[in-house]
Amino acid sequence: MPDGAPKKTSRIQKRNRRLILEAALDVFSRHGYRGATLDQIAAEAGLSKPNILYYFDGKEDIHVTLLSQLMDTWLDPLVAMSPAGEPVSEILSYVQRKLDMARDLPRESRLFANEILQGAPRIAPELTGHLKPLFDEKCALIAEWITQGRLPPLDPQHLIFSIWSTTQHYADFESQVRVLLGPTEDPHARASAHLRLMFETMLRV
Amino acid sequence: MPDGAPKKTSRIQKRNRRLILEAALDVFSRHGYRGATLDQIAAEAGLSKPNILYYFDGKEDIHVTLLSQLMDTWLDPLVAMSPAGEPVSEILSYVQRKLDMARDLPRESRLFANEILQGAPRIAPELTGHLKPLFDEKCALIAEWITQGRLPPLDPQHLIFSIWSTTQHYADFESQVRVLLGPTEDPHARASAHLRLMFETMLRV
DNA sequence: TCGTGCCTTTACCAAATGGTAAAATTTATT
DNA sequence: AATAAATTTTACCATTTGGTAAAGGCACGA
Repeated sequence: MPDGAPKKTSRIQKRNRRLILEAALDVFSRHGYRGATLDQIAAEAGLSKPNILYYFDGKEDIHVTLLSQLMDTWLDPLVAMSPAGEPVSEILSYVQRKLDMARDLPRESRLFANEILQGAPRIAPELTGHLKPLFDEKCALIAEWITQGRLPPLDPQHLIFSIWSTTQHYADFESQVRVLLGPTEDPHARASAHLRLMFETMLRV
Repeated sequence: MPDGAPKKTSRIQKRNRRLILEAALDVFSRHGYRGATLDQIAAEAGLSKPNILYYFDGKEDIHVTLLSQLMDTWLDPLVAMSPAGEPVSEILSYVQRKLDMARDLPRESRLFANEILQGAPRIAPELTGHLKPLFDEKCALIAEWITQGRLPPLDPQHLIFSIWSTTQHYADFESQVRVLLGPTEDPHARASAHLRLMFETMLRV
């Protein structure tokens, strides 16, 4: 037994909470917070609406739980950017990981995009509490690299913004990208090559 | 009298439709399509809900009208990219105009972002009808410039995506940007300098 | 000034939606 | 098996929301 409260979550409880969060990720990312309904989530989870409300305190509780839980996964690539590595390859690897995430976890990307677009009403604490410190830390790291002459003088904050926006674009604006590219073979590879070229060019002294 | 139907729009009609669309832009861009309510729009327009429905056929009609009407303004900077100009400065001017628009018309940016995020359910025809041809035309122009050796070999489609994403980021993710930058003086100038540096670097042969 | 047509308001409505109470059922424990 | 606890279902409810009907007000030309 871990700590104070004894084994609180049963096997069935764990399974159903997972089912609900999985369904909620799908629905919230497709329709946004207000556009999503408990009935949709219930249907997609294969449970009844009251049953869902047995596991969560309400719609907002599901949404906040989802966002908080995914925050770690979402920030993983940035966490992985290490002072031990070589600056250019560290940043290029970061770009690549972010782009891969846009391809592999588009729902997560759209979930966050939706939330930020609406002014981050339910995730603001997470932003200042988790994201901001990490962002500041990595900006300081890049600034340090610049000071050491290992990177050209550029704006760390806006560099990171550029990485976020260019990579997440492929998930968040996927419907537009699809219309504009038409039936291209392997758009992900093309995007990857383009972004590598772009950031490599600007990072070489 | 212009054509077939005689003077159909009265002075009061023009004023009220404008009031409604202005209010709708505000509300839709803040809450998304489903998050917005006719009551909110009515309140912000200073009209009653039934009165609004006297001028528009319904919520969707307002939304579609808004999107279609703003499409031209939105695409203006891209239209302005001219074969007559010098490639690098044409593209850099385009970046600058897009960034200025993100600052001056953030509601329009968020309106489109919301719509695309939801899969462009109500604007798909406009995408294929207006945006796609323009996009293809400008990609061909950039490709032509590359062929002429006036630009380094890069991917026209993904270059435009990069311009869109980096500039619109400042409008669409404004709440996040504000949290992360803190009270910086003139973030727009910093963003402008960074993007100019970034794109200029990659465009110089 | 009188009426005709444009505009606005009042009073509604049906459907959708987040949520609850409590009975019924299943699962786990002894 | 018996019983207590956890889980699920059934039957609701209040509010919100997009939308409508129809009466009332108002402007403007004859």
